[in-house]
Amino acid sequence: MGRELHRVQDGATSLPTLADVAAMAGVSRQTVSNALNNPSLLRADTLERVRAAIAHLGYTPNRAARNLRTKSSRLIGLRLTPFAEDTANATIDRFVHALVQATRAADYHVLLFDGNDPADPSSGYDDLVRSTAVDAFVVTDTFKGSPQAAYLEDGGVPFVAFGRPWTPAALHPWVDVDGAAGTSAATAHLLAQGHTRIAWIGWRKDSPIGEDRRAGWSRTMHGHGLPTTGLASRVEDCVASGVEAAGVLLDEARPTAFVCASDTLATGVLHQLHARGLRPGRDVAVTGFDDAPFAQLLPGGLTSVRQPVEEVAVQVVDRLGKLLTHREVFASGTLLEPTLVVRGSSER
Amino acid sequence: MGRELHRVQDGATSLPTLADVAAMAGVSRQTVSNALNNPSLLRADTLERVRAAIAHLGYTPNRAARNLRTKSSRLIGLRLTPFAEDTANATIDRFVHALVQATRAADYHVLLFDGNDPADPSSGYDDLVRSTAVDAFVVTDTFKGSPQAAYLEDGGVPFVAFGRPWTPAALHPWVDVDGAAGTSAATAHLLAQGHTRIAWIGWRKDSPIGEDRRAGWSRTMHGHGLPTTGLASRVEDCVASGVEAAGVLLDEARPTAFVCASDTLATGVLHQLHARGLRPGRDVAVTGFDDAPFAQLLPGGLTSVRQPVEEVAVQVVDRLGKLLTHREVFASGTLLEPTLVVRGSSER
DNA sequence: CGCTCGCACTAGAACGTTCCAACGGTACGT
DNA sequence: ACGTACCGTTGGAACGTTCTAGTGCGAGCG
Repeated sequence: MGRELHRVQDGATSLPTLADVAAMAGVSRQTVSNALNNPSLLRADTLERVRAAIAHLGYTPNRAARNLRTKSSRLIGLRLTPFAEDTANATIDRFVHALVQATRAADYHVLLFDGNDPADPSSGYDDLVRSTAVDAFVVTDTFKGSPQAAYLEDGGVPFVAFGRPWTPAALHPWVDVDGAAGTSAATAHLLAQGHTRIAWIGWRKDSPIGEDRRAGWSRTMHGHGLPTTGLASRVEDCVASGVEAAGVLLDEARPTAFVCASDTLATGVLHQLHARGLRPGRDVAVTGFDDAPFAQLLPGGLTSVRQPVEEVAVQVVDRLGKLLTHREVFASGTLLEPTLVVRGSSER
Repeated sequence: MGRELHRVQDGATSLPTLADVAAMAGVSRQTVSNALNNPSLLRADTLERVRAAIAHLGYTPNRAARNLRTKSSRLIGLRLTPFAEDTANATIDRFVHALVQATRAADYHVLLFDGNDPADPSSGYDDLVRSTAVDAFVVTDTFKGSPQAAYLEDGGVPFVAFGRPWTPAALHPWVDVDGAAGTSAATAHLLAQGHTRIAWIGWRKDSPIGEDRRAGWSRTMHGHGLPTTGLASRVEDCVASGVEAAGVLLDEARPTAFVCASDTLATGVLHQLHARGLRPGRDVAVTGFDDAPFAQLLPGGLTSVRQPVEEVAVQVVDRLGKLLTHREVFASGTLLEPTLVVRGSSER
């Protein structure tokens, strides 16, 4: 009832408009508009009448018209890069799901666009915002020197970053996860298990995220009076690199545990252990980062640092809302704590 | 150059409109509109002049206004259910990435919305289409009796399904992957490896997708004159079920190989083998379905059937385009072939 | 009583685009 | 020479909403 489409004479279907509702309720269009957007302005009986008409006609406001008039689309843009097959990184996918959930509560929707051309950071962003297709962006790839962030800041485009601004002069809101705290928790966990020679396998030095995560390990080691010299390796983020780095470290430094900057690298370590007949957890402990789905699916399981992406998404949307309503650009950030999920790869 | 925003007197920024371009080029608004949408209507020199003005002003058409006038948004809606942690299923995520790529070429964008309330199939869909927020939908979850598909068909909402219509009377375009062909290939591969006692672990009988995949296995077994009695198990799609089913089958039917309806179930089998000290590939072969990222990350690797989601996305968008331009609703479908990715879990 | 104030509501304009009907001009056929 | 057709272009209307400036009316106050 009331959900039927309004039929016009030639059999084609068309949707009811504000004017239709207004006519039925015996009020002006503006009053109907107010009933939807500022109900408190109406007298109780009028509101009731308008609402009855809306329900009876099955009226839904036309987004295009509303967008045109208000110059906003209630759409948040997110650039999605092609699926990375060879890494275990599912964080972006978890984040997409979480963002969809979080935006719903704020009556926003997520618009995905293509990030195929990393050479041109403005590609995609520019057209979308200039055509009023989206109100703002969520930027997730601030790590690679973040050309997007700088570009968007220059253009005055509203956005919130998932990831800290690693350039000093950046002035935008951001939400991030404390990677150092995560690796620190992993290291402390291994220390509690009795390990003292704990190695690090991370990314190359030009990755600020990698250096952050590394800092958690080294800080905690030093905090316990343990040396880190010769126990660290910095490689590409792929399984093969993890295998190789683990091999070198096992031969030269004889660690009894590995803290890794990613699940992908941790997977490489597990492969190396497998090849040498060493048992994960019992002989050598391993921890990863990101808690990819397969971390819990591996036989025994992989201990990993889990990012609270749901909370990140909620915070991002919250900041986005403030940014878009108050029009204040305040460059504050929030740092969230990850949690360590302990599984078989780090317990005897 | 030409990418600056047009500044108005009070310092606020506003974007150039068709009228601005028309004034600069010395033509009417309609001519500028034609220059963008029907360039062939213009004389060469006029077109040149208009294009120069567009470039100089950095003009981008306003989507909201265009959407309002044309009653279309060039947005495709996709309902995204919450992230499933405990299964290995990354197919939906791969598909999202692929769809973003595919829609780009057709100048569409993907709008994600929430699928939190499975009880009400119309939840979300209805508002989006009635408010002209999206032109059409891609429906991915046709498997559970697909209430969405029926609802959308009744409402005359354009959509294309990723997945066959399992109800006989369905009349909508669809694209799907031939699951039976995939399990058939897996079974044939195991037969070629010398296995004859090949077990099946699949889903409960009420899943048409599961029955389809199962048919590929049984068809191929029978085609080689091999019995299937006692070699099949139907369980929930989770790791624990896979472990249990593999245990029961190993005890009672003594298979030397397992074909599974999902990577999740295959993972369960691997766990069972691990617990019994049996080596995947050498002692007992295992194949999965969906080629989740961890299939290639596992030590040795998991042989799996890979769905060509990129091709699915392209086909879906193609059909969507036809549906939206020609307005013809022809209920034809396309069945694509999956490929078997052979890894260590099925080779000695 | 007259004035102001606030309440509930209204009429018209505006947002920026595309659709529609029509324009003047040239080329063609009869 | 005249009607017809087409080409390139134009001005005005329309899409459905919200913004702006107001209207009528009753209450409060000197």
